[in-house]
Amino acid sequence: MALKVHNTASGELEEFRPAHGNRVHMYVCGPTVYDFCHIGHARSYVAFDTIRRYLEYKGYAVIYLQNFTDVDDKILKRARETGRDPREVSRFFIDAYFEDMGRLGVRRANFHPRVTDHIPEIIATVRDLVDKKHAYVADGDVFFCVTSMKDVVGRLSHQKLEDMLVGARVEPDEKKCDPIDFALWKRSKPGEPGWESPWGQGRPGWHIECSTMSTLYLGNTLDIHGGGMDLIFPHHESEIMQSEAHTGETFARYWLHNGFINVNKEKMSKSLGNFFTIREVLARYEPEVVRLFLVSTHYRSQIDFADTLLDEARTARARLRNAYDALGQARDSGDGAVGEETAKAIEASRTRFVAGMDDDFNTREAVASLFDLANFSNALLHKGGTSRGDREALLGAFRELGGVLGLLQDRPQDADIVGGLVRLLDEVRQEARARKDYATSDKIRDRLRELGVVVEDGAQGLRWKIQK
RNA sequence: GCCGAGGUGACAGAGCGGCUAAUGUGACGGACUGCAGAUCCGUUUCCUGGGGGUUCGACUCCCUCCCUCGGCACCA
Repeated sequence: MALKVHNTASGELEEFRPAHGNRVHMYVCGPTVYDFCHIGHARSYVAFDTIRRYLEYKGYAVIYLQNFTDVDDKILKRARETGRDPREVSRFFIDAYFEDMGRLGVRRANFHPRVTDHIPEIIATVRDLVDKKHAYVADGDVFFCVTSMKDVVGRLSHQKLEDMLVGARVEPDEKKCDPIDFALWKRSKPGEPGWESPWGQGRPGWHIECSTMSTLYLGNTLDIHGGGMDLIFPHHESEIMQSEAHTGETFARYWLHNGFINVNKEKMSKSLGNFFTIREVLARYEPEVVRLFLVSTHYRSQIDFADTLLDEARTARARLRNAYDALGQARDSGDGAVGEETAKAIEASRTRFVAGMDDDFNTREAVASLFDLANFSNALLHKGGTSRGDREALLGAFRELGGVLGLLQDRPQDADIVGGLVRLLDEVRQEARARKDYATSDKIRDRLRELGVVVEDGAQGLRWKIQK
């Protein structure tokens, strides 16, 4: 089955064919590191992490690149406000980024280049654009001349230049030849950090870093370029203009953009005060709950972020988790054979999973296939008479498919020392129950609960889980 | 104004030119149980925004209208 992806450039589903055989060159716009990441970042990076995982699952060798914008007005502002060095600010929030994303199971990219590590290369790109007359110098600033690449405008946004200017908030700048031109290089104001350049002390504009660094690491043509929907215009169209003016080759073959998060049906924004950092959310919900919540909606759709929906995800996640842990804890025949029904159920889930993911990464469908598997597994355990082979096959399927979504990656709670101790205590408890000494049995259960271990009497024996 | 996404059951949210329209949550009944929890079995609800068209047949394709959300030079 062929993978189809929605390409923003064509507005249609296209069969995915990377340019370099089995290798996929993938670039996703990273954050400007002036603050903690919010749930919108989580949405985007979880989406592209999942896309990357699925491509690898399909057998592609993915080279994944994500930048950090570590020089920017907002970082400078933040540094002034807190009396810190801008480099210190960006380093701090880069660390925070890795910590937060790590908790959400977002794997690191192969490369995380930073703008400040690539100033010479950026200057070289800008100089080339000036040489090729796609850019002009104006009093220490360098601007890209949009009319020199006019046909790129609208390639992603599908809008005509005239139409855009009607509702636009473009700030006039008398140094620009045309108000739609954008800065490649900005002259440093007094007191601001900057780098020496042919045009004097300055720093890169926003868009140029992505063009320069992606080309540097991944070559002139990317297979996948991703980012939030808001970046379609102007950021990504500017990238195309710069890159194609510079290299003369197609910049990216497939453009993927994730949808936004709303909060209680309203746009999330700092001014509305409905802004949540990943940290705030993770203080209330386990990472796997948040990840399940995010992958339960297609990456291009808008997601509404509301407590009722997170609570629902928590319940749903518990159902998956219970099924998974139950497999790890069930008593069975010890026979390594896999039953026919089990093999069939796993194959059905995998087929549904792959068909969904092949259809522009329909993670919702993939999640449904995981629940199919959980339902089968629960029913099988309920009936009793499972074999070790059944359990191992089902656990393997959960790990295989769950792994693509970044779920169910730790072992079921079963075989470690804690598990042994819980089983020992439960034996004592069962003896007490057998002689109807409920005071003792409940005491064991209650004390375990105080320690964060919940024990339950299942039809197939003990079930337990660690619950904070 | 322009561009994009979408309108499916109590809620969230998939799919498909004709099959009982997924999956999760909720509600109800039953099983299991000392209690609790988990689990199982069953039930519950829309025939898919309004109108028109194509078709033997459309929720699914086309047109149109209405509505919602988002973007339009800071933004994932």
